[in-house]
Amino acid sequence: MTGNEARRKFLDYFEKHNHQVVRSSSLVPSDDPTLLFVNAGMVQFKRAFLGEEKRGYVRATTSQKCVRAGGKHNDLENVGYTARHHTFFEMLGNFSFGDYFKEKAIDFGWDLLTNGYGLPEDKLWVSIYLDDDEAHELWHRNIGVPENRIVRFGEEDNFWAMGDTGPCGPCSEIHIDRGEDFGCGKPDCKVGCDCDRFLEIWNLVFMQFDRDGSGKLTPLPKPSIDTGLGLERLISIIQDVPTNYDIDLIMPVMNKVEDLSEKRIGESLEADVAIKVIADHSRAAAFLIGDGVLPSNEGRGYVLRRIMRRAIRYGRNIGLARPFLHKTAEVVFDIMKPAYPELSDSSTFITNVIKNEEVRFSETLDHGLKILNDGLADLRAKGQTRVSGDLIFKLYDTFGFPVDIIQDVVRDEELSLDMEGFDKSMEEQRERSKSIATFTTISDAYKNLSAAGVMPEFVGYDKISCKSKVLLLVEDGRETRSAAGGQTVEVVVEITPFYGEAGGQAGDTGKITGENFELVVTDTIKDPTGLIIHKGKVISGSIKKGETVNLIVDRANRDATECNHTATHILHFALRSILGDHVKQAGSLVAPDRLRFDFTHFSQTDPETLDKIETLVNQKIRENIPARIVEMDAEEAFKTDATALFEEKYGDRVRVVSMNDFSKELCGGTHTDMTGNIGFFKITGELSVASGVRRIEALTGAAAVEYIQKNTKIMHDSARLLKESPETVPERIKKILFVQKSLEKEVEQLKAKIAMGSADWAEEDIRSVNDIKVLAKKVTVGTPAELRDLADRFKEKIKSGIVVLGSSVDSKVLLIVVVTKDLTERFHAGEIVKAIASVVGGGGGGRPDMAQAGGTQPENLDQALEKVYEVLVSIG
RNA sequence: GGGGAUGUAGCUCAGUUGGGAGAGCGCGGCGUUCGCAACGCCGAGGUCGAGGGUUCGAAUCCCUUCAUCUCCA
Repeated sequence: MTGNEARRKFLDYFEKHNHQVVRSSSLVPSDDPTLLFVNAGMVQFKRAFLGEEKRGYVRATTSQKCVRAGGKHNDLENVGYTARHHTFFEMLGNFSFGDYFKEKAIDFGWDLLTNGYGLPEDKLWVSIYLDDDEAHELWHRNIGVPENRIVRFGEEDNFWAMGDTGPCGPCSEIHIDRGEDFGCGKPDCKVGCDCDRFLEIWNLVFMQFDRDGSGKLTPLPKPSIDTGLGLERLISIIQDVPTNYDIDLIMPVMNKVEDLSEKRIGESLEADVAIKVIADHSRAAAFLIGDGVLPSNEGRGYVLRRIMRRAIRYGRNIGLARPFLHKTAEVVFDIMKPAYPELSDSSTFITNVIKNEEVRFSETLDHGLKILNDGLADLRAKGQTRVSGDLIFKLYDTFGFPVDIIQDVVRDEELSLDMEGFDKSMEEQRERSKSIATFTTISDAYKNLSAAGVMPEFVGYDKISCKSKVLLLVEDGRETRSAAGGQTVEVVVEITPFYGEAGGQAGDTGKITGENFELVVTDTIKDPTGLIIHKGKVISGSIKKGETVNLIVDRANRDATECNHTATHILHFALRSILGDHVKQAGSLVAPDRLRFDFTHFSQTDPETLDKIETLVNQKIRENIPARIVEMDAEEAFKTDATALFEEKYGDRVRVVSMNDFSKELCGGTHTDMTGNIGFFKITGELSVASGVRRIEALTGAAAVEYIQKNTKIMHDSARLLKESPETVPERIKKILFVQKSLEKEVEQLKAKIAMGSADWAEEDIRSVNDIKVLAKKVTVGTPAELRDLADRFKEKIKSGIVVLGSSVDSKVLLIVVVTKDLTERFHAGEIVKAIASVVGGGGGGRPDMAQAGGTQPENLDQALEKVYEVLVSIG
């Protein structure tokens, strides 16, 4: 049985038993900021288990993409050294939301493993939680597992909890005994041993309690089931291979590494580790990038970067110096195509991202190597042989230079590394960065509502006003019964025409009125469970919970937003057709007054190409194409080639917006019905938002026309000032700039000449102090730079001596003292200038041969210059 | 979320207690040469990331902010 078949068999089995087959969610959790990556099958059902969200089914099954790297579950450092650790893996699971419980879950599990996958019954073991006698009964009596193959484990192994509080319960695991050959050989080797003989295959979680803050367990009214079966592990058993890496979903990637490196598996421990690391990390990188994560210096992107760099580092160990990771990732696309076709659809993009990162990393290495060598040269100069922990830490912490490469470099030299010092610095770093995780908590007022299964209906696709009943009023996060004039409140109603901000489209504005109140809605938002919340201010009367009200959306705003939204879809199409298929939406903002579209692309788009894109969009607008919207099952929609977004979480029913055959996107937003309504589309900007992501800003309709008018006016005004026609303005400006430049130069030269002139006048001003020629003179200059030039002229003239110049500019004083080189031993210009600057209320300083100062009392300038001689006498 | 580092010419980077914005490579011109490489001479190119402050004076000190790199969580 192939790996792909094994996955299929699991889903088919549960589908046959009335489970809804749900698509794997994105690796990026859509509504859980506490979680870096999806790391278990139940993540996408979390809110369903907590009772915060109602789904259209009570049984589900998935094959979920998971990543464990970074955060609490971090397997990164183990990968390569063990048989079963991965950063990326797939988790099979079946789920019951208050439907079936222990008995059925156990039946399903046993039946599928023995009859479905044909695993030998007599090799299967079962573990249960200490006091879970119910599970014991079910396994022993119903299934017939002999008592000596049922073991009881404590809280650590067989009790599961989502967090410190909330749903939790005992769990039960099915293990397989692979025989003594796989064992550690210790006499006490049994289920639960760390070795590879007894493998835990399937974990069945019986969610039956709610744990409160004090640790007290209360039985849940409707217990649930959450199970997890690691796909790679299952396949390794079915295919009877020693490790997860030997299965047909991973082996081909390792073979590719062998080809590229010309090293074989089994050749050496070093090669084995490297090959496994690269294979695993290729899978993780391919899937993460496929789900829209890009290498970056923070958050998820940073974890991805670390995974990729780890692979590159191990590649170097087996002689892979040139970029290779994008080649091994390509193998992943092919293997995974049956289950994840979207991966090979984005293959160009993914390989591009990887290649880019490979180049970047080599730059980081070069830079670090340079600093390391500088540090080592310094060390040698001092005759030391120990590289300080500080330097190692600085290289690692600040420049990202891997410690093992430092060891490589130092190995050949007679040097040692202070690793203790390094560890100490690392520990300090960890202490420093301890911080409190931020939780986004939904106010309890809302939680109760969605937990009760109340879900306001959005009717705004067809109409912009309706009557409805007020379900909830919230003020400052607390539920209230009524709100009067002047108060800002949040309102939830049964049905609403107001669109709550989602999918980049801004929330609606408008009015809510009742018999004796009026409320202005300034924004409408959607909370993670889908609750539509109107935010607004009561401007007269008072609104009460339970009363029937009129909801009216601001028409003009909504129309403008719809045009912008439809234009966004057309823009998406235009970008793909002109820039290429690698373009993927990476975010968007659709407001009434503007639109913004972020997409994956590597280079800046030149103005000519932007014009082409703009032209294509406008062409589609003029064709006046109807925007058709069809509602259908999500699964059905995914089967068509409709564009779905990375991070978006879709419900079971989705809307598909299409325009002719050129655009088809899953979209919950509102759209204008004919593209002609958009009128006109104008790109106003193109910029970078992150590496590999560009942003286009644009306007439509009236806003676009206004923009053009404003710019045309600016251009005409400029042309009028220049007395040129708009076409010749750039040429004219070029000429003006050229003339300007040459004039500036001429001024420079003339000034120099004038300065030369005043230098001529200097002879009789020279006095002698202790046989040193001294020139102290008041001059007229505009800037400190001119003063310096002038002083240089005098210096040349005087050959040997001291020049002091002063000038008053804008009610301030400028002073300069120049000492010719032969006298700097005796006189320091800085000291002289300091002494005389005090007379004009300032300070100064500089080098021994040249110093400048300033002051705020021009009236004392003459006095200051007079003081020079005095000062020189005292020094000399 | 918490640290560290960097931002100066097209590129790679210097710039030392605040006091003349520099080098190398690249680019343009001229010279040498049959021509090229090499060399010599001359030259263009800078809002010193942005904004504020301190100061007579800020690339340099302080604050804010943006971007990039990097470590930790």
